[in-house]
Amino acid sequence: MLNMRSATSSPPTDLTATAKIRDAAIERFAADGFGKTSVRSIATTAGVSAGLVMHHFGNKEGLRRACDDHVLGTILRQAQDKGSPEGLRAVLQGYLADPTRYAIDIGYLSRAITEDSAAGQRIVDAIIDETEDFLRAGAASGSLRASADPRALAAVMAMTSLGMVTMASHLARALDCAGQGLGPAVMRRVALPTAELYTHGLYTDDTALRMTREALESTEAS
Amino acid sequence: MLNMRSATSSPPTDLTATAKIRDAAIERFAADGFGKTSVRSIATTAGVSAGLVMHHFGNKEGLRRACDDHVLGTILRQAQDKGSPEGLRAVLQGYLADPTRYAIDIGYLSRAITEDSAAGQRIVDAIIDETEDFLRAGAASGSLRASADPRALAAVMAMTSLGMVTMASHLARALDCAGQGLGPAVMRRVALPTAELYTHGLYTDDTALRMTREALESTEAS
DNA sequence: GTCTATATAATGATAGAC
DNA sequence: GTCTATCATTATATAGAC
Repeated sequence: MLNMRSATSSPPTDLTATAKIRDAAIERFAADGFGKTSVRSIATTAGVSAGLVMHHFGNKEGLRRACDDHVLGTILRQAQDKGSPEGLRAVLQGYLADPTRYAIDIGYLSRAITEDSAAGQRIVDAIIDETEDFLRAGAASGSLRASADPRALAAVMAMTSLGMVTMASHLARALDCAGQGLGPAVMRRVALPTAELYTHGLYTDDTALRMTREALESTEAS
Repeated sequence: MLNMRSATSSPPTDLTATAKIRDAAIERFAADGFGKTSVRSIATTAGVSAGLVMHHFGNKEGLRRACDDHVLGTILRQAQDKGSPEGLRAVLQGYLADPTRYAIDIGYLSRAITEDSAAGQRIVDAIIDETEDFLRAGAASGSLRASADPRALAAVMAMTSLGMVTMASHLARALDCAGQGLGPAVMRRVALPTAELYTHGLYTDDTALRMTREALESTEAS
């Protein structure tokens, strides 16, 4: 598990030292976060000296940028290659469908998002943009209900999916799958309630919706 | 803004040094996270020496525990005082309704959740438990649709709300409210789409729901 | 109770040998 | 390209004066 390769890399043996260090850094950043990870621990994981890490990447921030570029670049490139209008969503769904294989990359993305790095902002923005496109296209084709505010709905939906990733440990614990992270058991358990919610909603009448509308109108002046 | 008191505290002047340090720590932990906050910066914020911080709390971890106990204890006590079956939800909703006043406490909770501390686990578990109770009671009374898995649905709903808190900066940026955090503008913008989603769902037919059911059944053996 | 001074450890980063 | 040795900084934590 510790030596599992990032999904975006080849096996460790035939990698240059630069790539080995970069992959080790991705693994450690994903596990412990950027702040708590020392370049020494990265060097140990990669099987090289700390000095070599600095030699290749200049400083810790340079190493982070290289990791950002590698993980994000690979994902965004895959999304573009698919060419479909929902490429990014498809790629990330593929990642989540095989959580064992892509655990490190998902963990890295999760850290990038919660630590609010530039890479995290880029990926979140891209996800929300694509979700908005998806909502508008669905409304146009009639498969989805038209929303009064597709942008805001896309943002809320993204918070739900990304929340499950960034709070995977909490979700697993609540579902008696502690320690499994966002594994198959959790994904299975969550699939049906989510589909139910997105199909029929939660309320049996529109009282809450009417009350929300009224509350917003009564304070519209602000 | 920097000297704004935590919602759970009195003005700074009439506080003992111990309380001043604790409040300063809550503020700094909320702003920068536990790992990146030094006890020196806390001491400076509190207007005391670093030695005094250690004298009162033993070590940094003891200080964290004191902050956890204070923020969580206050919230859970308020929730119990209300006596209603949804006390905790009401308290947190009150916090979110006045984000300027409670910004520090919300920020502290957000850090506790994303850093997966013991306090964060307790609050998330309590929120999901209460949401599950809310779902079961609503289904029994007929105001909410009965879910096939109320526990999992409660977990998903909690991920949505908590995701908006822990990823407030991303949400605000996506909604052109950058820098405002989870302020009134964002809350207003998000209210209607959420109410729509929870009232009518998203899909116009039950294709997605049927496909999910089939996918789950075909892999049931595992 | 509160402070200053200091011990001790870890970290990011540099210099130079090989 | 890679390593060892080292520096400078910062952090937690302790000791003791007032």
